[in-house]
Formats: sequence, structure tokens, C-alpha cells
Amino acid sequence: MLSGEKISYRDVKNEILNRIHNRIWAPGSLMPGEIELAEEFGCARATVNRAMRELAEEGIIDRKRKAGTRVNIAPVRHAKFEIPLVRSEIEALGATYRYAFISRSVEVAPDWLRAQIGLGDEDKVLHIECMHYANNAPFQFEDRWINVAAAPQILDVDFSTISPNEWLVSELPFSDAEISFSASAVDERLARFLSMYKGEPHFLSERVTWLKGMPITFAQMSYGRGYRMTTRY
Amino acid sequence: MLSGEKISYRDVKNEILNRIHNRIWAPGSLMPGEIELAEEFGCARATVNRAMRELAEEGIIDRKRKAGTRVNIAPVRHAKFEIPLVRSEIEALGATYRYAFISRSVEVAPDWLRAQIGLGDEDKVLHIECMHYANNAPFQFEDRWINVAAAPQILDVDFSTISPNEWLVSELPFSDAEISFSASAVDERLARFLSMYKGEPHFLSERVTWLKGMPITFAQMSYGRGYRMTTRY
DNA sequence: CAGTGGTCTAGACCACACA
DNA sequence: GTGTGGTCTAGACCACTGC
Repeated sequence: MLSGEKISYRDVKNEILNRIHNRIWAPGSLMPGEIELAEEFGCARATVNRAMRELAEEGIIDRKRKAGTRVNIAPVRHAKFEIPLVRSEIEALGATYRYAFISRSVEVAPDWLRAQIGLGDEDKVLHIECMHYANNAPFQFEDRWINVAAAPQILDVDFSTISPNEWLVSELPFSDAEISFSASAVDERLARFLSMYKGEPHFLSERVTWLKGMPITFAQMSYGRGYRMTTRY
Repeated sequence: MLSGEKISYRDVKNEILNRIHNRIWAPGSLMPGEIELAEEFGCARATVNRAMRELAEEGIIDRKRKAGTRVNIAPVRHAKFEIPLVRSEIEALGATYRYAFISRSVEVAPDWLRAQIGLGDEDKVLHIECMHYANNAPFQFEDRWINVAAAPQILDVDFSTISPNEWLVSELPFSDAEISFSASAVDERLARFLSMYKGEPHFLSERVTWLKGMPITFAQMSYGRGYRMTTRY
């Protein structure tokens, strides 16, 4: 089985995956150690290490010091979703993007918002509502709250021409985010904006972002009829 | 800035992130090369490489041979979702899991299914419907189709006690999967199973899996009222 | 305490993409 | 061509954790 080629960590990864698929290493069983595999494959331990590290990140195997490496019984697979700008999302569909501003106000953060993202009693927020269209059809309604203390300059931005989504991405970095998806019924007002019927289901995405512990923004994004979020893994 | 400690790739990663947040390296700008950074940080190039590679995987920076490394303008962030067994999902909530079998049949794959996952004219599929309960409240309705050719032994499995979800995970590996999420209205039948009203919105998850090009299974999972899928990144 | 994975190093060669 | 990232190596020490 000699070959002049060098062994790549991808080769090692594939071979390991094959052996798992073929039950040579059954789920739950202990795999050989890095040194042993390195000898078998004729490569450095670092190469085997990288292969196994990636498989562990992907949830295929489970590694523990001293205990060794085991094939996961119930591989907790991970699906990766891209979280793009709405504009990019729409343009990627080959559609023309249009932005429409709806409303703007500055107010003391309401109770539910303070609780949701962690703000003080007196903290002010900028509240923006707007729409994103694809080929002039309603695509997404955006309802966003921004912590003024995190970005005082926000008060001077003219959101009638640029979406808060876009401004934030280019001006305010964040370190942590929480995102969640659910299904909900559109109320009367939302129905008008999205050209839907009251009570119709819509896909709802909610996001909170922080920069090193300071809350930046909370946003609810309501997608129009027929929206699907898809990925491969 | 001498320190006796060795520099870890995590240190490098954090320092790079700080510089990006502080606009020392602005979005779109070219960062120093690996060799230069390795000298500055007093570590090996491999260490800087690992830090930058991970940042690239996370979508923070963009790397190209010869062209160098740039800070991403619109960081296409990735959110990772765990795709667990329903059982694990429910048990993680601290609830008691219960499985209920609804129906089973073997048939020639209907047109829409053949198109959806790529089956031949005569290919047979096993169709299973079942429910997953959390503390005896309806949690998820599962409507699953399994390619018999991919796993002939499936016909002998007694799905009245084990869920197809669980059986597949432990018996049939897969190499690729496509998953998508959407919002939809429950029809009359589904409403009865989920204890909801006809027309109420529900969160719908659809998944197809393949093993090296051979379609394994297509499943529609309808979640009950109030379901949210959440992650941090 | 001893074995396994986790990480760092210093050096080397390669592959790709831009000039 | 030539510079940058991509990867491999051989060796070393460390950290965690099961025994």
C-alpha cells in the first residue's frame, strides 16, 4: 500500500469516516490512539490530530484525554446557517432589493425589552420599523430596538435611506449574538405590510447582539409568505 | 511586553479580534501576513495560522493565497444549530419523553417524493407516522419516508416501540443532509395530533439525508405550539 | 501516576493567484 | 515569477483525567 504521495489530513479524515460507516469502528467503541494511527497511515501525529480534531468538532467522535477517542453513538450533528444581510439574501435570489423606512422613535426601554436584553431602568433605545422588498414584493418586516448608550451617534443617522441592519453591520461590531426562530401568526398591522391575511403563519427570526457584555440591539424579523431557511451539512 | 508564558493560538485570536473591534484593522483592510504577526507575537507561524484559520472559518476574515488576509466588510456570520434526537431535545428540557406510533405502510414512492430526494420509478419506500410527547403534551409530529433499497432490514423493524428517528440514527449512517425550516399552518388532521386549532401556525422542519449519493430518508417534523429554535454564536 | 489528547516549535515544501 | 497562505514533519512539553 506504498504510495509516493504524502498523506493529507483529509485522507485520514475520509479513511476514518469510511471505517466508521463500515462499522470497523462501531458506535461507542474505542478507536486507536493518535500515535498508533499515525504509524499505520505513515504520517505525523499532528496530521492525525487535525483530522480527528475536525471530526470531533463535527460531532462524529468524542475525545477525552487519557480515556481516548470513541465513535459517538448518537452523533449530535451540527447544521451551519449563514446569517447574511437581508440585502444579500435577496440579491442572492437574483431579485432586486428595495428598502422602505416606516417609523422611528426614541424612548425609554420598555420593561419587556429591558428584561430581554439586559438594560437599566433609564436606558434609552432607538426604535425603528422598516420593510425589505424583493422585486417589490414584501420580503421581510424588521422591528428593531437599538441601545442608544452603545452607539450615541445612532441618533444622527438618517434611517430613511439606509436600513438599520446595514448600518449596524458596517459600524458596530458585536462579540456575541443569540438568534432564535419560530412560527407565529401575523397580526392585522403586520398583515398589511407583508400583504398577508391576518392570522396567516409567518417565519419569525429574533436576534439579540452584545459587544463584550453591553447589549447592542434586539430585532424581530418577520418573513413573508413561503419563506424557507435551508442548509446542507 | 515580555512574558514567560507561551503564546497560545487563543491569545492570538483574541488579540486579532480586539484589533478588529477597535478598528486598528478596519473592515476591508489588509492585515499583516502570518510571518509578520508571528514575529510580533513571538510565536511560531503555525500558531498564528491556526488562529487565523479559525477566524476565517467563523467568517470574520477572508484569506487568499498571494492576496493576503482581509477583515470581512459584512461578516457573514455562521450560526451553528445542534440537530439532536427528539428524545434528547425533550429530555434536555427536563421533560419526560414518550413515543407513540401512528401508522406504517410500504408503497412505491409517490412522484413528489421521487422528485424531492431522487428515487427511481419503481423504488419502494416505507412510510411511518408517529408522535413525540414531552410530559404527555404533544411535542412533535413526525412524517417519515425511508428508501427501502437503502436498508432492506427496515421492513423487519418493529416501529411500534422504537421511533424511526432513533433507529436510523443508530443503524444507518449518512454522509450528507439537507435541512430546512419554515412556518406553515396545521391542517385538520395535524391539528388533532398536536392539540392545536386548524390553521394555527406551526414550526416545520424538513430533512433529507443521503449516504454517498444514495437517498436514505425524507422527514417532515411538525412542532407543537410555541416551539423555538435557539442558538448563540 | 501514567496515558492520552492538546498545543507549540522550527523548518520545509507546495499550490494557488496575482502581477 | 513570486509572495502568501496551506499543509506536513519530527520532536517536545503540557494538561487533564481515569485508574
